[in-house]
Amino acid sequence: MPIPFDVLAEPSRRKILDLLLERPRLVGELTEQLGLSQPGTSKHLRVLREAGLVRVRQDAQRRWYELRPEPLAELDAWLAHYRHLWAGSLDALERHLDAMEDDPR
Amino acid sequence: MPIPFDVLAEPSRRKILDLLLERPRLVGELTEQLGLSQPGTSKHLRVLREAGLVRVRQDAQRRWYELRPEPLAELDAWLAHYRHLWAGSLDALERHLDAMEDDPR
DNA sequence: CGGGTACATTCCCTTGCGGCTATATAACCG
DNA sequence: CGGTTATATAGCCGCAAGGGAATGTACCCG
Repeated sequence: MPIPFDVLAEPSRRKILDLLLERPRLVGELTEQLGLSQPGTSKHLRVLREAGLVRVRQDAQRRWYELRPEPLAELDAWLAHYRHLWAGSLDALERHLDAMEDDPR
Repeated sequence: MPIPFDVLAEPSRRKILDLLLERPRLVGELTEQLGLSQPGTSKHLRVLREAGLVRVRQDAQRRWYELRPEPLAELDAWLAHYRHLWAGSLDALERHLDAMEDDPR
């Protein structure tokens, strides 16, 4: 699963993630918060689903959307290559933690 | 300066950042590596410049492009809000480090 | 089974972006 | 100064993506 940069490039989709960070939400709730049409919201949710950033739990006619952080973890891993450029004095610690990730025990 | 998600959404631009991670480069060099036209490369470089992700050092007719990691650091800060979702056992350590960032001494 | 609710899908329109070609700009060299 | 090198800008085209209205689908309730 590639890092979904293009999916995150959309402000409404990032706002959805921010809202789901607090708690799972229904589509209607998200629609209201976003100020979009319901179909518009559903479309974004589909993109987020296909990128693995959210998952759905069905409850009768309702759909609870919740966060799936895995793709964000991959983004984090990508960022790690650059992190030494600004992390400064924490470098050594971070290299140690990165090594642990590769070979945890 | 907002986080340049849309700028990073473009594969060629991410490749430019990857190339600049090794060392500063000339436009011609980047053009060759990307397999784009020279104007195409310049256009991407302009976008990266305006997003603060690269800076230019002029040397006669040549322009050395180099990385400016600040916007990536902001992206890292955004990601931090989500990091506890996958970091698991390292939570406590990270919260400690985050606190240090806010109030280093 | 009929109507209502909650959401997804389809269709259409418009805009923005990435790509290229052609051209401008600027600096070096002989 | 004239030509060449290195890069930027302008102009144009095609496509994909976001937005809304209309419609489809699935489930509940009486």
